[in-house]
Amino acid sequence: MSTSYAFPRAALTVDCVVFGIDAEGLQVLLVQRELPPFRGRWALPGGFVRIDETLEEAARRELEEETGLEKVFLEQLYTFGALNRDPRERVVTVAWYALVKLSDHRVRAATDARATAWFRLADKPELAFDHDEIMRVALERLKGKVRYRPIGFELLPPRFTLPQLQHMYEVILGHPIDKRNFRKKILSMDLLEDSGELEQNVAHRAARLYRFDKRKYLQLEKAGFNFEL
Amino acid sequence: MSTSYAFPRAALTVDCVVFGIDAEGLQVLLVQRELPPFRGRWALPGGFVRIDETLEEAARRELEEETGLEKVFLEQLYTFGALNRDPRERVVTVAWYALVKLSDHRVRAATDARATAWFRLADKPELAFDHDEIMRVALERLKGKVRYRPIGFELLPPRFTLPQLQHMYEVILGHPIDKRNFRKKILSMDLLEDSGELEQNVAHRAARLYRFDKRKYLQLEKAGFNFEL
DNA sequence: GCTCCTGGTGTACTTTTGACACTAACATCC
DNA sequence: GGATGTTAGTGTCAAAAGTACACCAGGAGC
Repeated sequence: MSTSYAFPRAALTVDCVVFGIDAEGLQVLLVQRELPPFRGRWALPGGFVRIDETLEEAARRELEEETGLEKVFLEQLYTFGALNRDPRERVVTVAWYALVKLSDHRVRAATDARATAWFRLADKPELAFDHDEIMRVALERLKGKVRYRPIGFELLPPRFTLPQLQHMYEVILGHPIDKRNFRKKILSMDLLEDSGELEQNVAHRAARLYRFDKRKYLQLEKAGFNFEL
Repeated sequence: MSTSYAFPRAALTVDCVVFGIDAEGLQVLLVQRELPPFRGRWALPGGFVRIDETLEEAARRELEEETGLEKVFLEQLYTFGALNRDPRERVVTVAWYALVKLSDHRVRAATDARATAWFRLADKPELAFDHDEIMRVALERLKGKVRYRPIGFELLPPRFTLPQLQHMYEVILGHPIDKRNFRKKILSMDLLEDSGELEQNVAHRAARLYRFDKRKYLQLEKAGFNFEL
């Protein structure tokens, strides 16, 4: 089966930059390529957009197929269309970035025999295609967006402590934050709900566990509230 | 001549939301479609991406061909890929937004017999395809971006007065701004250069003409300066 | 029960924001 | 040429937000 067109057409793909966070800092999920070009090199999870699925559907499908991730936070990043970004032919890719709770998706067994792994940003190998460039743009976007939209919660488990939350901001923004000022600010936004419970199994004073109150967030957002940190 | 592929491929297009500003407010440049579908309806300037041009090249080429605009400020907006956004076949479009100095491009004669016209946002007719949606997203982006990046200067002539500048912000942001606070803030950013000259031919006190100092802007941007208004 | 470690709290100072009203300059009309 | 109309241009004060900073609390492990 094949299809022909009056003019040659670029192939259309999606690629996803998947961020996670843990005590070591930001991590990114990569897959190892099984086929040329760049066979054996690490790359962003992604693949061809089918004719009967939307771009977001394609991104979610590829994420699920290649990494097992489902129902993650996903936003469109940018579309990359340099002429020679793929050595085989003209390929335009719509890039997305995803934020996942690392706790949930720790080290997934590679069910389809595809190697997938989390890399600390500093340890990340050189990627296939222009994926290093895509990652750079994704990181920049994440840094920019986290400051004025509470999307960082997508990286944390459903219940988290204020020190964890602060640590996340410090890791993403790349600078330390004053503990007292941070708590004052974040609590004053009224987005956090105290679960009434404490951290378990820590060798020091246990921290309170909070939940992100998405309902309140949506209300406040509608009212034009400013979430700048 | 035709080309065939193992799998059907989406067609790839670019579309541009071109903003201009004058005393009446924000305007958008539209072209009238000559062919079905949506024959006779107004639409965003745009067209197919050729196999040997980048996405930005395609956007600039289409802008030039359809509206005569060259060398405008142009940034990628978002990529739209809903399944039925074009009734003929699957078409994915990479949307861009452009800011132009209306003074330079007032009412261009339609050289290629294509009707092009500026519309005030309020008077805009219902557009072809999903172009109303694209415009909505573009306007939102413009509102967001103008607050923390000095891109609004792209809408003004090379030399402009502070009242003109303030008017531009008021029109885009949709609310009035205090004159004294606005001047204090914008002058303190040190982005404006006093040309030493005054407005001409006005029936009242003439305002000083300023220039946007792009060199200084690039320096400050590199230094991580915050341009929030 | 002492030590180690991290969680949790308040205040004083500085900077930024926001509200607000009058004079200056020029053109036009009488 | 003087009065009128219209927009440009200017400073201060009060409130709010941001920033710097140091100690006690609670639990685990020895």
